[in-house]
Amino acid sequence: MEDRYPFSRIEEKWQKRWEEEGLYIVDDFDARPKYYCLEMFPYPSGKLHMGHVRNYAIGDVVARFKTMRGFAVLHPMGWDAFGLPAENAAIKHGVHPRDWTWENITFMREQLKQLGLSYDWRREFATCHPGYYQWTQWLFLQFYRHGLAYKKKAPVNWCPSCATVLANEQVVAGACERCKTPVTRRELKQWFFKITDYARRLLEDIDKLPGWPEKVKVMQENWIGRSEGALVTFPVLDHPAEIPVYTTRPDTLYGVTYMVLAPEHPLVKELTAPELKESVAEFIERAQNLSELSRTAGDAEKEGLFIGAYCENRLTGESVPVFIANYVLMEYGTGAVMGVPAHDQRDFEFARKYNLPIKVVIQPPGTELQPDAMIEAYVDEGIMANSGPFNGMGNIEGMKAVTAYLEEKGWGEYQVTYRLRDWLISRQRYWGAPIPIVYCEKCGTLPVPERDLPVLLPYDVAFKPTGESPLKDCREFVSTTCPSCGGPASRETDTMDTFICSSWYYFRYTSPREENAPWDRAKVDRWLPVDQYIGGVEHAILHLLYSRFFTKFLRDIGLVGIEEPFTNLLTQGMVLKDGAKMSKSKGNIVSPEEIMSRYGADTTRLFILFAAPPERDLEWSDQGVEGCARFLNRVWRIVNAILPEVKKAAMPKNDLVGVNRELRRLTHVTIKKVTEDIERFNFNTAISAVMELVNGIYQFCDRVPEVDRDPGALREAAQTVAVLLSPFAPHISEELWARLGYKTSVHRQPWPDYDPDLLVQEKVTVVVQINGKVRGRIMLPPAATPQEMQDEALREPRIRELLAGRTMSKVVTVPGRLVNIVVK
RNA sequence: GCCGGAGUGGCGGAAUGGCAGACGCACGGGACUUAAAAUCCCGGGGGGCCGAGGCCCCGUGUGGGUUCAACUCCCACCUCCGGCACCA
Repeated sequence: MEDRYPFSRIEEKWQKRWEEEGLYIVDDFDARPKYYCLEMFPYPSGKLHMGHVRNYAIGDVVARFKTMRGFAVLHPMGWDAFGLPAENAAIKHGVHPRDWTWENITFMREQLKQLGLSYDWRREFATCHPGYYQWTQWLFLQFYRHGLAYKKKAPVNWCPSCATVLANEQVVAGACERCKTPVTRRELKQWFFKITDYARRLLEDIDKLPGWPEKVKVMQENWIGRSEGALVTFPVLDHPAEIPVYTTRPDTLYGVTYMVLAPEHPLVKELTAPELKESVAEFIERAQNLSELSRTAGDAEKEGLFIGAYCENRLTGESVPVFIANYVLMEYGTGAVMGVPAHDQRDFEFARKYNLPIKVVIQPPGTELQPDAMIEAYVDEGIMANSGPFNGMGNIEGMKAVTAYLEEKGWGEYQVTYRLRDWLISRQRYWGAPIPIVYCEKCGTLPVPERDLPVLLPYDVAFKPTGESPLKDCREFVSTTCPSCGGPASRETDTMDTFICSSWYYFRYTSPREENAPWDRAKVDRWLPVDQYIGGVEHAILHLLYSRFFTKFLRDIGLVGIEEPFTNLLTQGMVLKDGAKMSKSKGNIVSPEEIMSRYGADTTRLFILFAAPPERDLEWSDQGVEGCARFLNRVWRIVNAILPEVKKAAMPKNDLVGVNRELRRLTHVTIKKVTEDIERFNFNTAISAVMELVNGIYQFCDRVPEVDRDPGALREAAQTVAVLLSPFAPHISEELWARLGYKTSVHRQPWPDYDPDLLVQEKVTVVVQINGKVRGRIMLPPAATPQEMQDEALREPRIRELLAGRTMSKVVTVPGRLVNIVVK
């Protein structure tokens, strides 16, 4: 008898057999109810890290469990294959991004297979394949056609050292991720997706996602950032212009004492007094050289400059000075802010710094604020004052009343504003899907006709960090003919943000080889939405928001029938070592390769599922892994040891008593517990329950002489271990299942049911409390009535002793659990 | 600052308002062994009493509260982690 589980032989054997049998292939129109289990697909960075292992181990448990519960489970895997690291590798090591990417895919696919994950590999694809990005481009055209893809000049992040633009996610704490140089801003013409058109629905429909973690929903809400207020116009004195301002506090309009424009506000030039032009221009230049990030950092000093103009507050008829200031953002609202120092902390600080008047228009209940005595703005509720007809009104009510008044006078209107900005999708990069647009001198900007897709990425390109797309230097790519007039034209050389590729991939798995459309509608209707989506919380905003946006748009144009793509979302925690996220710089990386070669896939998976619940961060422990390996060996030894005894045994009868019945009870209690725990994603406690069952089998074998053992009960226990363990440790389970004499895969078994009759204990321990403190224990049949429980408790000598001379005022009983005697 | 999440043994973690610490790690004891490893069995929150069978007190970040009963619910606060952050 082998003493240690020969994992490498067995894992290889079953992986080969599963593949030959097509165990994980699922047909699109399988008669069983559908279940779409999806894990976020990886970027092919080189090799798997523990975060991947965790993500895919979790998904695999769900997929296997749902399969055993009778669902047709779609469980696919692919590659988010476009992106910057490939291009950086090209610059650094002289490898072509395409070759680099495909090599990595080949390697990582092999690693995933070694983990024994239940993917239908026929559905695999990579987003960098023309068969995929053709449809990414096609989808771009749909956005373009519907006016949701447009080009405008916008400030972007720029690294002066690398001479390139950077994606927002490559800017870490205001500096270039690669060379740490502070990032500046540059105005460039860029492509955008008009996600702001969907702000309202993206926000409101968060309510339709009960299966998402609260945390993620809140993050999305904050990101979209809805606020209600009023748009108010302020006429400029001695000038025809009006300054529109957005405010969430129309109730404070009577307290406006100045006005501030963003430095890049279009009116600034016109309104600046001639004698101030020079200093204003200087101020603007300084502000522009700062990145938006450092300009808006919370601790940045507020700086402003009077530009020599005044505008009128129509409500009061007063004129107020116009400033420009670094803290006003052109991108939010109207790029202009009214200053109410008494009731806004920023305005208060600004007013104090520049000696602007402070006018109190909201008085706190019970007291009266004196502007000169104030040390901070008063931002809470109160009664309106110095506000003409609104004096004495509560300010909450005042917000509505003032807005209505503005609308009546034609000076302003109610408005909802979102913080969400349009999605900048163009990248001056090579390794992405080319934007399918052509520029013709005669005909202007034109979409590439659908029949001409894909716009292929050329292979021979020089990767120099010039700040412009490497495609610009590729003449064969750039020069083309105009789809309208047939004359010479040039292609757009920017590529798309890779987040676009990953915003629709979950549709593609349903029909990965479809050539005439991005997907087969019937198959999308069959499988979508994704029933369970699993991935890291770092995608809580970007990827998940973009995917929701895509789905809503696709529904609007009739390409899919669903409103939300992911019904349930599980965000797994990070894998830590020594309390910190694993990283090269910290040198605390544990490689999956090494762990798998030493312990095998089952142990690796088991540990990562056992060490913490999925949502929480997981602290890596080499000793913990050792413990899981020990456990699987323990399972291996006991099942093999009892094989001769149980191999021929039939299932146990229902009339067992004593230890044999106790063993059956444990088996069925475990089935119940594991089933419920998996459903709630409490994999760690599910595994601990199986451990308890295994411990129970050991004790049974240790204490009960063989003649007294019921082989059926023992067999049932052993095979239950194999079945319950199969989603977590698929290889060892399969091997033991086969050794128990079964010819079909354990993974094709229906999930076991428990017998409720077997859960019942003959006697249960009932705790006896006096005033809530445990003072004794009694054994009773579980069905004992409260009266019986109380009587039995009061028969206990120790309890009588403690109660002597005291008056019982009340007895609380919980059937099968406790008796609490309350005394005075 | 705002919004989330979390604070439980030496460690990872468990507990529909009902015996706090399941399960695992580490540790200690025993069995097996010439010995070690491996394995199997047993014991471990802290403190105290003891007639050795047990018994008592304290204990889930802090302070209050609700309740027969609170890790669990409510109020206030502290610490850590994550997200957003001059959003008008």
